[in-house]
Amino acid sequence: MRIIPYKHADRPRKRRTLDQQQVVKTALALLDEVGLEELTMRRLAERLDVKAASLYRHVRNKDELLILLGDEISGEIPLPRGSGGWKEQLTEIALNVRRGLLAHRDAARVLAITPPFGPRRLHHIEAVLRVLRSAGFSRKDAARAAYHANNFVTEFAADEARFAAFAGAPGSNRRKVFAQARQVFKTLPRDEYPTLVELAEDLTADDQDGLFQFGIDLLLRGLEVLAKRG
Amino acid sequence: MRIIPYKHADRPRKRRTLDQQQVVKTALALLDEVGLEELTMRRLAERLDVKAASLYRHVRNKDELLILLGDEISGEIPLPRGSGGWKEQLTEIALNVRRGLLAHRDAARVLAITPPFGPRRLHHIEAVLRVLRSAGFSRKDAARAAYHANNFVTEFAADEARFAAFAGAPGSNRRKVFAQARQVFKTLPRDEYPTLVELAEDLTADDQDGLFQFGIDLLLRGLEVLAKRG
DNA sequence: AGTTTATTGCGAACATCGTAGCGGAATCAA
DNA sequence: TTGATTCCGCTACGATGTTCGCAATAAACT
Repeated sequence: MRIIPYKHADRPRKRRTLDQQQVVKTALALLDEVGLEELTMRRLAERLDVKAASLYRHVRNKDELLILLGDEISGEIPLPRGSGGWKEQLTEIALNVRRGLLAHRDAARVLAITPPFGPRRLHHIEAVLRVLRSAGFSRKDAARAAYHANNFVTEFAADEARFAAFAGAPGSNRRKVFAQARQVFKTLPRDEYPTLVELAEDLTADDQDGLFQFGIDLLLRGLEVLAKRG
Repeated sequence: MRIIPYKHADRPRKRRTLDQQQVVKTALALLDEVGLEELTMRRLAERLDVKAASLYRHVRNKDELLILLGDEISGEIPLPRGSGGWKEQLTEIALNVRRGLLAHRDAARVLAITPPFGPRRLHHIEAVLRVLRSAGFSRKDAARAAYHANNFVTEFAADEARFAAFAGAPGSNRRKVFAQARQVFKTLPRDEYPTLVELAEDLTADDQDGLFQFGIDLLLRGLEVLAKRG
């Protein structure tokens, strides 16, 4: 018996041609499921029913993919409405961005390791700058403050994501890891780390919101002082 | 003719036995020369006249090596003298840490991706906490403020390191990259990013110190306000 | 000194990763 | 229909981190 291999029987008539949009969107979906370290070109290709090398037709390399991915994520974060005082506006942006970043697994880490080149991402920076300028800050101060504000939010969220990854590794959950950490701190030599030991019990797993807000308040109060002088 | 392989002719009499200290120190030296992405187990082993597999006798895996490396780096950063007001002390720590991190290539990036488990690293956190506590902050406020302060410094330096890596890739230097970036910003659609375009010319390559100090001031003023209230 | 035990390094492999370069299918011109 | 051209997809390559069984050395003990 002869097996007659007929060509491309199950191949779609018209070659299903991939585009960048599709690649990036699938990458985001994959990121949500497997996280940053497991987001690999091969796995992504598999998702698209294609071999890894094919992706390079639509993306220069993995770094570029991550940049695009970062922009995609930024695109999902709502821009501020632009009402209220400048402090309220900045707070709103910060909360929005953090929420948006936590909405996708490891999203903040992607932004953290990626230069802010994408247009949607630049829109958010623009928004912060605009608020600061309209609040009366000088160009230089506004630029500097915007840098720090953006950094603060993304790095804070990135840290949360890193911790989540760390705590989600084997069968460990968030609270358990914190309990362990507290234990470690308590067994530290008290004469070398007196304050650290003392503060061990203030470590709590569920006050990330409060910690974040505390940071925002610090920044805003600092800016306020600056505004009153300038 | 028969080749008689005589055993271990050029092997040193006493087997030079490796220890963790040596591995970590060599890793730091290697990091300085090749940077984080090129710091590989194989290359490190080569440095030690050893094959890669041998390293795993002294280090559980690469992650642990990075943690140890982070601690090694922290160990080189001087602890504060402890004189002056709390703001001066915190400033001193911040400047010290940043300087210490910039002293080794990609050092800050190592700290940024590594949990603060090492003893020497904990000492610095302890120092910050102590200053805050002695300044009269509550335990909770001190803990939160210390978290943000540490994050601020390391992430700022990590960002600098990332940029340095980016700018050091092909024959590009710092200033040139900034010039390019400014160019990019200027060619952005003015109607979409008015403020960003306006601020393009305020981007300058050599004001990292000022930018850092600005951030410190923001934090300190924020803390000052908090202290006065309560 | 001789014997046993523990430690250290190594060779070779494995799985996995990002990606260059090429062969061949799809499309178009004639 | 044929020939040329475009362009997509894949095989293959060189690295990476890491495991395991074995050999050789150092340390401990008798």
